[in-house]
Amino acid sequence: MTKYHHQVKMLVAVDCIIFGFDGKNMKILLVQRALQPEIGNWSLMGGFVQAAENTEQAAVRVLQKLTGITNIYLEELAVFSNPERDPVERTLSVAYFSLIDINKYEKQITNDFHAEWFPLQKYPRLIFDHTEMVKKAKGKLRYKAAFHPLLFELLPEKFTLPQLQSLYEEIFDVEMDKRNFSRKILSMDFLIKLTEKEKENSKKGAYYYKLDKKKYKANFHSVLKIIPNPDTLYA
Amino acid sequence: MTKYHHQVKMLVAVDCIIFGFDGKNMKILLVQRALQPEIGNWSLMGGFVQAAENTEQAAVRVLQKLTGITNIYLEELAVFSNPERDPVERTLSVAYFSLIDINKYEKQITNDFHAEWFPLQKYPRLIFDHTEMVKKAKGKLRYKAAFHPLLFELLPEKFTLPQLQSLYEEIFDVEMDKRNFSRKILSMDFLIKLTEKEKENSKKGAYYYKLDKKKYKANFHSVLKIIPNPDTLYA
DNA sequence: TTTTTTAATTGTCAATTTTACACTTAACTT
DNA sequence: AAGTTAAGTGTAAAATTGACAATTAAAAAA
Repeated sequence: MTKYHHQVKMLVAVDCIIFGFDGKNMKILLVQRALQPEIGNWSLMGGFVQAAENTEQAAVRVLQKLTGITNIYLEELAVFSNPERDPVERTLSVAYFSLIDINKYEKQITNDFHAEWFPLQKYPRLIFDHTEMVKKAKGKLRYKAAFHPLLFELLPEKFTLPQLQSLYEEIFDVEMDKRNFSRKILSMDFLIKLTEKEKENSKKGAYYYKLDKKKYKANFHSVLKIIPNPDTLYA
Repeated sequence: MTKYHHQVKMLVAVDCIIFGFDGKNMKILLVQRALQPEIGNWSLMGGFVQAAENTEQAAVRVLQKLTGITNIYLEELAVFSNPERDPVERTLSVAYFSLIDINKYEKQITNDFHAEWFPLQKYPRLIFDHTEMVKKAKGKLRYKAAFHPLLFELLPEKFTLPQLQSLYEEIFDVEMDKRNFSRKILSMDFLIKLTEKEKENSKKGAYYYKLDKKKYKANFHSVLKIIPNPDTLYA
């Protein structure tokens, strides 16, 4: 069959913005680039798309290789395709944003990549257009989290309402009333209260909750106004 | 500088899902493919990304060539990258969805492309994975239009509230109360009531409105619950 | 053992938003 | 002049949201 002639061919890469939450601050996982140019500089974790895979499969592969985690929450963010974005060769990159439970991250696996968690508030200069990717991912995370319960992906299996609230407060940079917060969250009706308590952070201890996975998945797309005035969010 | 070796290079295309509204029904603009394979079959309008442009610029160019319109509402939808999606050569496609005022569309320009508007409810088999693209675009349109005032992009400069309401009812397949609808829409505070009336559809005539462009752009990202129960929406 | 300290838990009322619902009006047609 | 058609408009009940503070559990200190 005739090929398409005289058209530009490009390398296609994926880059992953990996968010984590350490209980206090939002983090992103960065790696030190292993190849020229910009070798040794901080970068998003990425890789080239191979012959037998699509971009999402490539992102899953790359994430698994870096973090040791399968079943990562993963969402396509955007395509970055400026002709000059990679000085070596024309390379289109599909950026994915992913949320992981920072505790599941296995450091030993990643030593190969010189990976490190940085505060989302303060991270180093990144190669190419990766800073732009991070900014866009941050915007999308805020937007989506304002309506959909995806932040659970950042927490361990068992978590407390105060922990969850801290996460929302960190991401949206607001203080929330805990009575209203718990009412709103519990009205979603997919949290299961456990009998066990978390005792690290208070004398009284806070009850652990876990997700009712079935209900969580079933209602994931339902729209809940978790954050009061989301006017200033990215769309 | 050393090149990246042994990596797959691909063609990169853009495909545009072009939505229009004829006052009654949602339409998509399709073209008859001009090259092999699948020559003559219905397809989204698309084209290959050129050396000096990024994917968005390619989409703008393609849309301009087909419709004669510049300044089209355009949004990245998703990447389609299955290895076998184009049988000729590995081709990644970035799908964009675009909203146009169907009246601005200049048919003569497009005769070259054998373009035709089809009802979104009933359109022909499309090449490759284009049907999947349309479905995804439809989902995203519904999702976004439930919160943001983007449907104005489908209407002419002057439009009436009943026309606008018909559009919402068509897209969400619901009937809405006109009192509640106009209250909600006018509370957005970026419609300007004109003195002129539209008299085609009723004896009394309906007042035309136009957008206050400044306020419209300023508040575009603000979140307004236009549709009651958007639970069943795609996210 | 008692008191103190700390953070978790829980409820109510006011304000706002949303929903349900029906009559009047303008202008053309008969 | 009467009839027809769709546009335009208001109000009350219900649901949701936002503001606000006292009580409780459990460890630590006295």
